[in-house]
Amino acid sequence: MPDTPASTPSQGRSDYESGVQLEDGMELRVWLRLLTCTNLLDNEVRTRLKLTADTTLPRFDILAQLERHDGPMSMGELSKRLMVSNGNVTGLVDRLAGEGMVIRTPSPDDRRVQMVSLTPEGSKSFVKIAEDHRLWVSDMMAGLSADEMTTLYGLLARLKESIHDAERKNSLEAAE
Amino acid sequence: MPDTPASTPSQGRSDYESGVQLEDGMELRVWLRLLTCTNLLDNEVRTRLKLTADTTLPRFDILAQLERHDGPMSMGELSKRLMVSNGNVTGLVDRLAGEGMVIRTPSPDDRRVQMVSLTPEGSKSFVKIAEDHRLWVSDMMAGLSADEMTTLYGLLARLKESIHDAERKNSLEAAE
DNA sequence: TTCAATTGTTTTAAGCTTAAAACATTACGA
DNA sequence: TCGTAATGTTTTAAGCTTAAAACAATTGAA
Repeated sequence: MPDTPASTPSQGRSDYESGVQLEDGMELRVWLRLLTCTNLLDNEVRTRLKLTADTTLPRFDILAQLERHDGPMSMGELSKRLMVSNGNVTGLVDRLAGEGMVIRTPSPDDRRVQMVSLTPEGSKSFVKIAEDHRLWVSDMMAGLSADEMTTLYGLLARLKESIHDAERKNSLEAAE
Repeated sequence: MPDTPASTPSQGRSDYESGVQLEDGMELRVWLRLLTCTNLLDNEVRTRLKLTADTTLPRFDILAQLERHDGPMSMGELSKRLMVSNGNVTGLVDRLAGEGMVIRTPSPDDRRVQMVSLTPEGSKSFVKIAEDHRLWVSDMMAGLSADEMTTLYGLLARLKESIHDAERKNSLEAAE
């Protein structure tokens, strides 16, 4: 319940709008509300994931990646696809391997490389969780009409572009 | 760049939409795009915060809270307002105190409570950062028209409601 | 061929986060 | 008053995250 829009709690509970001030600009308000929605959804998904499957989002993401990739994948590729650091993947795969969800095998081609693959159990587990996940999200968005969803989807695309533009502009400034 | 919408990387880099599948429902698509936008903004803010002020969002949130509250605030109240755990606040305040941004003093009324207040330096620092933060956000949303912002703001309100409804329904089910 | 640069992975140090345990103190009812 | 319940804070254990250092192995150029 951060009281100032200047603030944007990282992992906090949910509603960052409580402290919006009269004088605050529309941008900050939209940002805070965006954050609120994302966190509500995110927290809900994490909670349910913990409750129904005793797992976490990062671990689930590894499974998702492996499930869709046909055959084993290297640590490095996993890291690239998930866009997280190598060290991060090392730890997550360690835990998943400990749970019997994945298995690590050295690559025959390159002795530096570790290949990771789903165990049958990991695959089974993933399929179930993915289905649940889809239901949860649909559930939480059930209040919006098809039209509203489409409009929202479009506006978010616009926002995404706007952010990318700002980043581009910013990095140009920094480069000179 | 999780490849499956079933996945929703926690802290990952930015674009979770790369793996959207043809068969995926609108809900998942909206969710992934929402996540993409939030993370783009969030990452950008964190990066700039680090670069320009060598600080973090959680620490900044503490300062924001204290700045707006007139006079010292207890650890517990800080924790309640930020909606994070007590232990979390303990650590953050430790670090801020180490940097000379805040000061901890025992309450005269209750020997269990620790009061936290901004130092002049902390206050000065906060004001500057808050201003920057506002500019960054405005910047990144500059591509949307006033109308678009208003519509987006409204749709996010609808989404927020929808999520709350789903949670309510869910906890009712769980309660029986 | 040899050795320096590159590439793939793990380790380390540090920060954020939580839940639960441990402590300290206050409140309150018998 | 005494002792238990409640409250406020810190500590602990565990997980996620990163950047940077350390290792290991491969590549490629002289």
